[in-house]
Amino acid sequence: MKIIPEELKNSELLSGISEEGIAGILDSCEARKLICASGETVIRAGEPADRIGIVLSGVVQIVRTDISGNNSILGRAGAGDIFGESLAFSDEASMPVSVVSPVDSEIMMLRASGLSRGTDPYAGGMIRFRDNLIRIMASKNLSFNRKIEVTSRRTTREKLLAYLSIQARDAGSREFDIPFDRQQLADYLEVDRSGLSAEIGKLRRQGIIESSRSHFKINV
Amino acid sequence: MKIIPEELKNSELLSGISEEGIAGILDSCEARKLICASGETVIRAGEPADRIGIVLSGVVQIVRTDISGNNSILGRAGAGDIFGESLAFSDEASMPVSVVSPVDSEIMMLRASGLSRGTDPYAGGMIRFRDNLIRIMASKNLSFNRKIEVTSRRTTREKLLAYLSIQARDAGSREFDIPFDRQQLADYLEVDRSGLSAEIGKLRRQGIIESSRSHFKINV
DNA sequence: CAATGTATGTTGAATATTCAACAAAAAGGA
DNA sequence: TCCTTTTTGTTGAATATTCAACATACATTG
Repeated sequence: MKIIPEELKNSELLSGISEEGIAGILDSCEARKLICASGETVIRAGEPADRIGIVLSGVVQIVRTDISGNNSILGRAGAGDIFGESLAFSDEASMPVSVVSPVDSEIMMLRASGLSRGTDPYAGGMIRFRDNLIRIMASKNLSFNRKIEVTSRRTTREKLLAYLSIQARDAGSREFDIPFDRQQLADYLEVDRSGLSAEIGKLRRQGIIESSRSHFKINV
Repeated sequence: MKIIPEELKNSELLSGISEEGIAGILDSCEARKLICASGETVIRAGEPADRIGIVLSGVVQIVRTDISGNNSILGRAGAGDIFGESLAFSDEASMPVSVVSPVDSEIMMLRASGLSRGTDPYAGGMIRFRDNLIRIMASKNLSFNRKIEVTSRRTTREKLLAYLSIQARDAGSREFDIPFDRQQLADYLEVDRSGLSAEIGKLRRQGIIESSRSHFKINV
């Protein structure tokens, strides 16, 4: 059996698991070790989102870069921390964020799908319950990500457009209803309600959207 | 055996688990059903954070109310969704947010600590691995919450002070180092770097903080 | 230690937001 | 339907932010 790196045994994710257990998990998850130089981008937005990363040494930052090039640091993972788990365990296909290593780092990547293998008995539903919970927490985490993606814009207009385009994408249509009234939407976007109303009116006059109350339509 | 409500069997958390399995989980988690009237506050900020809620019918909203009375809707959970799991599975003692039911709702509350009972074998580390992952995802979710708590403030000054007071609390001291340089802090707070520097200077001149680079001290 | 590059601080003009107050429209009840 | 309440839209003044440009301080390396 291969030697298990000390850092891995000490990681929170694998703590309390026997060497045999860890070896089995690493094997079925096709574990692969990455060496990252300072400043290197470990994972680029758009790449497949099916793996969890365990930081063995160093640090990685989770970064969202918008089309204008503005960076927003969504989080960081130091030695022993993991990243990518929300995306790997939800049904997201590709990374909406990038992972960069601001210092030299060592990272172990695990394929998330490898986990479900060999867990048949589901004794008393305890494993299934946990898998359900993990999936739910993953997608909830993503919804936080979405909120941050929206609220991290600097202007009411940008926040509103970001929110509406996400809603349209989720609805699969340029025409959709939102689950908020004006005040709730303003609370969600973290902006002033009257300013939000004004901005909606402006977008409407500019022909960019059509709307009535909670019903919206985005024109191209 | 008690009848398992249909909504519970259909909930994502308990899907794919046999009736016996569900009954066992409900029993060991001291499941209790709540009936909530429209507008009712289900859980108030400050209450113990040791239970997961499953929404059987209706909707609940997760709300943070700051000292000035401004509301920020952090999320919502509809029928079949769960809430409170991040707090229940992290080591947070009390709820930092409130849960309100804007419509009539039925909710099943489960005690999170009940889960760990009767799962001794830890076959191949698979259960332990999942419990580790759940704990990690829970605390990561909380860090998103913290970022939102900070970035949802409307002014640079408020964001900065909210961030610094959280850092001070985490450090357990009024004096501490932050893990960001100015540009990174500005990215995290979602504000302009020069405006951030200006605000730090102003707080310094007003005697509210002392600081040098990444080292800060909050004066009362 | 000097030179260079990077990080931080400062400023003023342009722009955007918030706030308060009110108008208009829609919803709900009697 | 009429009246009341709630929601949404509109406006202008006060305030805050962003942006760009530059000054200063700090760090690094040769």
